[in-house]
Amino acid sequence: MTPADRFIEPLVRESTPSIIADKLRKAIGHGELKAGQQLGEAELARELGVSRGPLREGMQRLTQEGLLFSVRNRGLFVIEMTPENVRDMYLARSAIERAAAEQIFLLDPVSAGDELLDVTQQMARAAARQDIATVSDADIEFHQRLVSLARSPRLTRIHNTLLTETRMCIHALEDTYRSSDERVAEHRGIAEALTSSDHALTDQRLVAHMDDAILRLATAGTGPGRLGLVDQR
Amino acid sequence: MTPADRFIEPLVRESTPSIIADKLRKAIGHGELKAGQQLGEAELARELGVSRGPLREGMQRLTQEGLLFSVRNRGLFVIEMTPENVRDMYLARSAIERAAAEQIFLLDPVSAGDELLDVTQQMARAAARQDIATVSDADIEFHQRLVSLARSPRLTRIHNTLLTETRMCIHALEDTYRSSDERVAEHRGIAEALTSSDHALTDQRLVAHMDDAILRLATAGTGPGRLGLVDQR
DNA sequence: CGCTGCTAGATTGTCAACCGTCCAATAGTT
DNA sequence: AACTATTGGACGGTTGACAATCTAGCAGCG
Repeated sequence: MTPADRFIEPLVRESTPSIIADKLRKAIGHGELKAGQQLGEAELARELGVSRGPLREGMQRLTQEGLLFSVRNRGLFVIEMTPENVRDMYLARSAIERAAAEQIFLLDPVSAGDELLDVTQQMARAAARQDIATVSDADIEFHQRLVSLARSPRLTRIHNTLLTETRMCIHALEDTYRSSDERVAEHRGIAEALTSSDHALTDQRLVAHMDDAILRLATAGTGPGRLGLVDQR
Repeated sequence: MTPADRFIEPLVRESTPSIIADKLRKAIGHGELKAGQQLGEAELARELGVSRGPLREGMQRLTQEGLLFSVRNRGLFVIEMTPENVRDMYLARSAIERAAAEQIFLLDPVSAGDELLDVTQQMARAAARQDIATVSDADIEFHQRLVSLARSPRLTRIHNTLLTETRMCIHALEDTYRSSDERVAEHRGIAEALTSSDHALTDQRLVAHMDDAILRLATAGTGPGRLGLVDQR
């Protein structure tokens, strides 16, 4: 982290497919690529200024992660967030995050909780000024941090994948969210359960948090064609 | 599931990268490709009779799954199963399988347990004739079935990835296993906990099963250079 | 009028050849 | 013997081309 690093470090850039995958992930998470939309490889390759090979590899990655689905000889499409899909996603996220929390309790739950409380404070500040986008970012950050605190490469990798899908939902539903304060409180509750070294409470609050998210997304999904939550085409 | 389906269904064959990925997965799971070994793409492409494009896509998939790791401008290598890696893998597997079990309890734990008991019977028959390879297959099958019974696409997908890594370990450790009968009993215990609709017991036995596996693999890893569990090179 | 079958266009899937980059082993020097 | 320069080999990426396949539109027929 010395100043000199800034000059000698950036020589090793990550591979092109990695960059492409990241860009696409962000585009999907931010809703620039909509659910069900097709990704034409010729067009994308031109736009991104790369050839089809690395592009295909990058898209391959997202397909593997479940963000895209492929139809043979037809192309790749952005996954559609059916209510069932949302439920399943949160089921998987719940599995990962609960396991992460359990792992944290074998390490250092108190300092982990403290770190997460920092995030909730950022979230609270953003909520105070009605900056919902930043609240959402902090939301994601909170869960990402939670899992990374378990120091498990696999849990982290799996969770990252799931988070992109979450981002898809959150972004599209930001405005439908209930009170931001409530949202902050829920996260703070989890962090505080950690600092108080109460495993059962942490687990319980995590589960409640997930169930709550499913509920909100499900009711939004039953609305009039909101998102891509109901049948496309 | 009508008989006619058998004639109209199989028209879509899987893509070349899929086939390649499967072949490599099997090769790794069966120990034909050893831990730490490099996969030269030129050579592999020649052997498999495909060009570099699809081959790279297939290998890309395994990299994403964590079975291979890539070193820039050097190539792809089979992951090395360090004791730490094994621990992390079982941590992730535990997270998934426990969540799957919990989900099964919301569906039909009794018939699920019955189905798993069938698998344990196969396992028992193989154990009776000292066919350890088949016991291992049944072991994998048991866990695969367990997760698929939760009917969660994501849990299933994630778990499949982890199982290939498991297969790597199991195959290499088959001969070091303690009594096969004990192994059968452990699995039967889990299945019976399901049929008796005892969630807490199921969870407890699952955790015990995983911890047991870690313990066995860890002690085997401390042996004299067994597997690729200790430092390669 | 509706259905079948064909054709054209577009897109994906695969291959092959080419070059720049980077690592690592080797050879050569001090 | 230790260090440095060279060089070979493999990967990463690009380009271009061709085959396979799907969609859509149109002609022909009952």
